Amino acid sequence: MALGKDYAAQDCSLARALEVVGERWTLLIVRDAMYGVRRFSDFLVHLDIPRAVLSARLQSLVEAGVLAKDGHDYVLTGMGRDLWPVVHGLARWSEEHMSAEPCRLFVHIGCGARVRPDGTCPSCGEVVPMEDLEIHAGPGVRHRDDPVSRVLRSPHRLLEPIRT
Amino acid sequence: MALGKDYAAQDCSLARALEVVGERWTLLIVRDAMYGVRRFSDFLVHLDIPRAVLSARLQSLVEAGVLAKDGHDYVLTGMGRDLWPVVHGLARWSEEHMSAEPCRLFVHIGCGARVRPDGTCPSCGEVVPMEDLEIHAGPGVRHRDDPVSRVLRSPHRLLEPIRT
DNA sequence: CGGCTTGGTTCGTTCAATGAACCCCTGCTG
DNA sequence: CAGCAGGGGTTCATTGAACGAACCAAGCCG
Repeated sequence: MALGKDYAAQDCSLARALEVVGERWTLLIVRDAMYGVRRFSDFLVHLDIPRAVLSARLQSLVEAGVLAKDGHDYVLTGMGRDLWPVVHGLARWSEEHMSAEPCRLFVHIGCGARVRPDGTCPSCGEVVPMEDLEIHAGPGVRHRDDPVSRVLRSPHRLLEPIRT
Repeated sequence: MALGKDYAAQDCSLARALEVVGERWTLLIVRDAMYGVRRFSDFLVHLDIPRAVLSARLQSLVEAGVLAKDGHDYVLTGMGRDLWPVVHGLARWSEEHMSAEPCRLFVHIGCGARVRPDGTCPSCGEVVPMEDLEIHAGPGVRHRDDPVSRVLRSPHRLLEPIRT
């Protein structure tokens, strides 16, 4: 994000986090990676972002250690996966406070219950690791017509690579 | 944040959340409000942000319902307070993954224990509401020398208005 | 009434985002 | 093997946002 040129605001862990994931598009890229997107062209078509910006963001995420480059795939690292509570929390926050229908539901595989905003399962009570979550289209989903959006509308596990 | 002019990326609650709190500075303003900052001039001196930008951000946060204007004070609404898990989660995420000493510790009043990254108290096990948290200076704190930073270094409850 | 503080707005400059065009490598395909 | 298509980018001119210094206005304070 480059908070000014200097790092005056860095008297705070939050500011350091925002240096990495606080820029425009960055958290949406991370979210797509959680949904299983891995290829440059898939991010491109799904996010509708300028190529130059996508390239820059992917590079800085790799540098920061949030993504790792494996051939032509960008894969979430442990550090990146640990952003799940934040991404999920923000999404649920907007649903609760901006009277929006959820577009995606996250369901605990096995229990079959939608996880709560804090990431716990209302059925088993445990915090569900993202590997055990399945993504479903919610009532508020918009029908974008690119191949990636179409694939993301069918249920699949988080982190599982999509194939377009 | 204005994700493009259109809202193509809005097939997602996360994108809507970022429209409100995703712009540069915005989450830092919210964090300061959680620490008890309420006055324009206090945000200004603590964040070291251009006046015009601060003015614009405060206005858009009020419009969005995250802050409410009470005379010359900007106060967090319920919607704003509900961002606490996200703000705390992001801060802890950066501490864990960017080998940074915490600058601020959040301690459950009564239990006296530092809360875990997920917001639960290791002593009583409950999720601690932010009203019951006390902010302490951590080992990584930088000694900025504005009046607001000085006040924030002494322990006090979250949300409790600071007086400079 | 004059000056000081608080809470902003205005405006010229600088810097980053945008989007279209271009480039390079790989794998077909006629 | 020449040509061509597609994936994965980079380059570059244009636009819009951030910056920061200067200015404005309302409210106290002596």
